[in-house]
Amino acid sequence: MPRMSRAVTEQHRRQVIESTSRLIREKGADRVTVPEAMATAGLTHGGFYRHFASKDDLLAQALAAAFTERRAAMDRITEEHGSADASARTAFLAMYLSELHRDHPADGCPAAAVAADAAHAEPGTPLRTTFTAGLRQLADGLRQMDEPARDGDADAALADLALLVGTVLLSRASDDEDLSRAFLAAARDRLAGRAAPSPEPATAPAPLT
Amino acid sequence: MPRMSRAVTEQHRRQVIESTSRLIREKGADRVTVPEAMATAGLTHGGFYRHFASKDDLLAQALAAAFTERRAAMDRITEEHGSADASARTAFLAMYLSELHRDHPADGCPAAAVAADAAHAEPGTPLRTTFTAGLRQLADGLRQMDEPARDGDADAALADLALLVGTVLLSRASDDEDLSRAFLAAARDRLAGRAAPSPEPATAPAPLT
DNA sequence: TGTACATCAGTGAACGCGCGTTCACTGATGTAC
DNA sequence: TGTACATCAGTGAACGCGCGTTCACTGATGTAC
Repeated sequence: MPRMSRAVTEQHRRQVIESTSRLIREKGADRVTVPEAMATAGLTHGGFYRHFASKDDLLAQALAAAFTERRAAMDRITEEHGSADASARTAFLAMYLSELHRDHPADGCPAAAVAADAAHAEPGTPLRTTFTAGLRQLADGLRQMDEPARDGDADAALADLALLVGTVLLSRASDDEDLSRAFLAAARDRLAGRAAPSPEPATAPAPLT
Repeated sequence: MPRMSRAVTEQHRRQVIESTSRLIREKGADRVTVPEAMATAGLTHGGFYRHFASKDDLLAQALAAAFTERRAAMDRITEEHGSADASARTAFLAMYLSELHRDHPADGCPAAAVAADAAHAEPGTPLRTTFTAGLRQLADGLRQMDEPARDGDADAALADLALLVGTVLLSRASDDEDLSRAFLAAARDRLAGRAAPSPEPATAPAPLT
């Protein structure tokens, strides 16, 4: 295959980023290989460096894309439910803590999927700074949905985010369906506050995308 | 070096497991290499398979050791403070959500450090089943410390554990000291309940070990 | 609009590297008598 | 207690493999005139 048109080339670049954005959420950032990422656009690995400066460069771009996509989805929920409407938060939490989200990391939250990779990346690394910026995007999205100020909570949105991420991670790591579901249920009940416990809905909520 | 005595051999085996237990918490389970693990006992990689069936075998044993060690530390706290004493829980939470714990993963909780690896391991894998058993150990340890039954919480200990793990993970991944500290502070305040907010103590609490 | 040519997207082979695992070998340890 | 020998813990070289990255090459695309 010789030279491609600029339009096609650009399409390839976007395709590789988008696929990698899913791959890093499914397998973790450093389990993704260059040949694998290129293959998702029907390309061989040889042409990789015409698109990206390095593998790290691609990973960072893919991670940024994942966070941007998720934040946009959060904003969509907020808009649909009206700003400062508690139902937006409820809908978001139900989705995040669903079995659907647990079972489809590739379509899910990058904070849960890439946290360990970011923690192991050196400070100042593209992956790590991108992750940090992404965390802020998600925390801001949560604040939009939040009830106006809770007592004694330094930053309720950060605690919510940590609970969400920890719950999805542990429910994915549990090699026992009952324990896995128990993590999701416990977080749902915790975040529902003093209101009645909310069981997993019979019909799973629609994915964010 | 020719054959070693049985006592020395056994000491080597234990040394490798113990060092690997720290390595997997510091770097993640699959960033640890066989030569690296053997080198911690002053050995070369060639003799590895006289001690372990495979790399996965070692990783699972090292993970089990990490969980056992942590659970023992939790029991020690419970005993020191007396059973069903709220101060045991407070002491444990302060330690878990400290900057000391965040900054020393090798001495820290394997649930936070290895969750991503366990989530990516195939069901039934030694690493994954060991991780699941470890989660149960920690959750039981938390229940020991817990106040007697909270309302509307399916399993308060599981929600607590998820919040702890998520918080430490995100505070480790944050490439910004302020944000990192904010995660720890938010979780501390959340778990302190409706009581007064508890700032990071000036003197960091002693490590569990 | 047509022609001549430089550009460059993609290919496939190659590189150096580190990995998990295997294996022939060594010689002190452990055991049988 | 002493001797003869089998056992086996550890060594270091080797294996096949897949990785990230480089590079010479191809030929349609894009551009200058």
